[in-house]
This record gives sequence, C-alpha cells and structure tokens, in this order.
Amino acid sequence: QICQSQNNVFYYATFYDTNKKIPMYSAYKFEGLKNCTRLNAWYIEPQLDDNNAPPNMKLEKDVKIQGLGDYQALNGNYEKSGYDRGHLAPVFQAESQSCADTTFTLTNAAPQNPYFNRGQWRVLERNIAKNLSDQCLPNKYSVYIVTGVVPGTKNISNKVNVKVPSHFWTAYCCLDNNNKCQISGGFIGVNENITPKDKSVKDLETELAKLYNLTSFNLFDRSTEPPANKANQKTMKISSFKTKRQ
DNA sequence: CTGACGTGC
DNA sequence: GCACGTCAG
Repeated sequence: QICQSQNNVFYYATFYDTNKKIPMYSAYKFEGLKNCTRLNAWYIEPQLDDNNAPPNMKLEKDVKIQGLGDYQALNGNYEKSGYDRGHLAPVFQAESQSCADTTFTLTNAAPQNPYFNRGQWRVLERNIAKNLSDQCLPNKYSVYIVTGVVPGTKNISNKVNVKVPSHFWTAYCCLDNNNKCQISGGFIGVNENITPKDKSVKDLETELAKLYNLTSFNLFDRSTEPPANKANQKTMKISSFKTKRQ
C-alpha cells in the first residue's frame, strides 16, 4: 500500500504488487477537469527497495540504493517493450498540477497496449470525467474513482519480470453528505484497443472476483462511517480485497 | 528538449 | 485540423 506523495503531501493511494511489479489499483478523488500539463519523466518509489528510504517518489537517477528494482518496475523495463506506461490514476482526472505530477510514478502505471491507451481508454477517461463533472460535482457530491488491472500471465519481455495486465478496469462512486453512494458505475476492457464494457459496480465486482479468483471483491467501502483519516485529510474510499486465504 | 506517431473527435 | 498520450533520439 502506497500513498503517493511528494514533499510529504499525499495525493492518492495505490495497492502495488511488488512481485508482479505492477499496481493492482489506484484510488483517488475527482474534483473536475483542470487542464494539467504532463511531465516527461517518471518517478519511482525508493521505499519499496529500501526500508529506510522516506516515502516520497524520486527520479530514478537520484536514487542510489542496492537492489533497486527488486520490488518495483524501472523505466528500462518498459523501453522497447512495445507497451505504454499506462496511467491508472490519470493526468486527465487529476485535481491539481502537483497531483498530476505525482501520477508520473511507475507504481501508478502498468504495461498497456499503446493503441488501447491512446485510443479507447483515453476516450473512456474523458467520458467519465465529463459525466462526473455534469452529474456529480454540481450536486456537491464527493467523487471517488478507483482504477485497476487484472494481471495477465505474460511478462513485459523475455528477461523482465513485469506482468502485462489482461484487463484494465475503472469504477466511480459519487457520495452525498451522508456518505451514501448516489451515482456509481464502472467499466472493464481487455488490454487491446476495444471499447471497454459498461458495468454496474455490482456486476463489475462479480466479474473481478471471478478474474482474480476471489470469493468476493468490493470496489468501495460498504460502511457508512468515514474510513480512518489518512492522506491529507481526504476520506479516500479504498477498495478492499477479500482473499480466500493469505 | 523536439519531432513523430496513431487514435478519435 | 486538433488534442491527447506516448516514444525515440
């Protein structure tokens, strides 16, 4: 579990698989379209490979620790792989420029078919942002989005142990003053440039439980109580995994 | 940094 | 034509 931060300010949360070296999901709050610009570099998270490192993302060239890359993907893993570093928490839906900057960390990215990333997935991110802006923000709902992947069996390349997702999915939930979800929905698509399928949260949970081989899977916190307050006083609703055994 | 590419509007 | 999200050099 990583709370993505720069200078100790936290912007969103990621559940990262250090074995497969891709995130399972990123969860964040949507506050409208901000026209943020993109970085042209990707950060990494030193604390994954070094327990003593502080939890702020850094540029790879500024990190000098032994065993770098043992527990996370590095930029070189993606080079000439034929895959994009596809954002989970996207730039397009970021709440601020600093937030957009912090999405450029490899723990928030997974190998994505470039035509899918730049094609149908991009269209989906934009459509969701527009619908949420029209339907939820004017009502003063708090909008939470969680975006994740289903790991496939393929590695990004012969020698590099970074798993290529079989699917990308995303789900949103608009909470009213009483923390009740008033508007919600989701999408899932295979990692090819095919239009992702529209799903209710419930149907998406059922499909994901099957794909993850879990007994149940909850995208959003079922409780009406706000979750433990963390991460810059944002009440982030994190999806939860319930595994058969762990 | 710049230039380029494919997608989709 | 234009915006977008990337990549290569």
